[in-house]
Amino acid sequence: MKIPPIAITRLSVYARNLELLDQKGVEVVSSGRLADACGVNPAQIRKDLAYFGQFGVRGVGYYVKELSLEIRRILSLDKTWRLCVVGVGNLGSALLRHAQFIDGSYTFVAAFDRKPKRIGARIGGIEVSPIEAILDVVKNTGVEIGVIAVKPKSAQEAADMLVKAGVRGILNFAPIQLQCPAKVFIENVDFGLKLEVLYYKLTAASSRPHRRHMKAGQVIVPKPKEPPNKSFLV
Amino acid sequence: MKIPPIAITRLSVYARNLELLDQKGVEVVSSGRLADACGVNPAQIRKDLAYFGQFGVRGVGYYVKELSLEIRRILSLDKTWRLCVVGVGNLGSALLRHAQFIDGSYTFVAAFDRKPKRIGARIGGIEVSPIEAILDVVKNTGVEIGVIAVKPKSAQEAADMLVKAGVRGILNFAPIQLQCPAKVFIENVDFGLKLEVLYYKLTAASSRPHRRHMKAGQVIVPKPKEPPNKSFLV
DNA sequence: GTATGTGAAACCGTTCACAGCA
DNA sequence: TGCTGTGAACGGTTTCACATAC
Repeated sequence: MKIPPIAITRLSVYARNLELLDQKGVEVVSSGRLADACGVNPAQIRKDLAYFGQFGVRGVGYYVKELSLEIRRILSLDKTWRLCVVGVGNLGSALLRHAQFIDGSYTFVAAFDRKPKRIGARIGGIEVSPIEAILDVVKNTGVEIGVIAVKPKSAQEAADMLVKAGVRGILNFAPIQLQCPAKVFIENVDFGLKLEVLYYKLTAASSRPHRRHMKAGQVIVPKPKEPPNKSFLV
Repeated sequence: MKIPPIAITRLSVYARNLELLDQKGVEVVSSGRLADACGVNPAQIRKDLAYFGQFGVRGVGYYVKELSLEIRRILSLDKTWRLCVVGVGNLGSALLRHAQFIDGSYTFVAAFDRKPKRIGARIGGIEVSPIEAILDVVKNTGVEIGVIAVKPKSAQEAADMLVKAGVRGILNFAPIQLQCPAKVFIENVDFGLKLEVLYYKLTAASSRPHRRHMKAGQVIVPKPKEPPNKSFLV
């Protein structure tokens, strides 16, 4: 069966909201209620889940704990993934330090940088190694995913080294499109792109306003029927 | 005319690649060449541009400098947007410090935090103010976009304060869906979501491999005809 | 009665294919 | 001739609507 790529991102969102519901003590939830929480259509949730199995009870809904677990299994959130980061500048260090306080699905096991004065430093409990060590360290420590947090100019080189060392996935924070063999999966996190989308929206909204003034006697419509904002899916 | 939302993100990508071409001294580019650089279909570029006007010359292509300028104008990259950040922990400070080295379309004019010991510190040249100051400072300094870099628990509160203070756009790094009035535009940067998509892909790829072994006498296909990876479009 | 699971329909975005123009 | 601009065809995703099951 063909699974729309965006459905995977939605599963992550469902998982998050299910955890929140569980924390609140909610035991059963319908696709309608979960859809409200996630900002999507109820049928979409049922379709997305249907790609992977049947998790609900007709006439009842979904058991929160159970569904949460199922989705976590689908997304492999039930293991601890081993990551390394290349580049411990502002962003790289922030990621390392952030991870140390998160009890999550991943852990950093190595960090690399090119600048000699950064080598040997400990950031977020991880010692920084020279980039030449990538090949050995990645292999020896079983790193599965490499995080690229270097400047755009060095990003492709970092990717090449990570691929050579055997990582199977790359999370790329540099604003360039990496070239990698198809067997290596790449996800990009690009806040510059998001910012530029914001610029456009702000500009478009103020240059062509479509909110009309009310005329006397005009009735206030109870629900403006705003379509849900789905920008979180990127 | 209805413009597909992702088209805006692609325009950003086109702009980046046009700048690279310009730096290389390329003066004219066809949709085909630009498409190769951007990893999209040539017709897509022409369609995306057609939403905003006619920028090319038939039989020739697009003048790099000119098109670059046009797109920058469409995205309002030709002004300096005024940003503030709420939360100067690992991520918030990294953003402030990063911005100070970028000669770009934005500048941070204020930073806020709740923790008393962070107040008054200077990060990336910006002094940190208490969150209670948001209302005044945002109004007085003309902040247009607020960046949320606080913990998920405080993110909605930060958003409320920013909205009250009059920002028109929010760049949200917290992994929750913010509730805001429709007039305020929100873009989310959520590396956790990206990471979880990677988990899924890595798991799916190894649990059901589709690369078959070659049989004797089998012909090597010259181009495997891989569809372009569009994950950069968030 | 109520909510899931799922074909069918509607919708939206992408790509094709070619007319139009330098 | 070569490449843009664009209607039409295509393919994928979302939503509807209802049969199904508790």
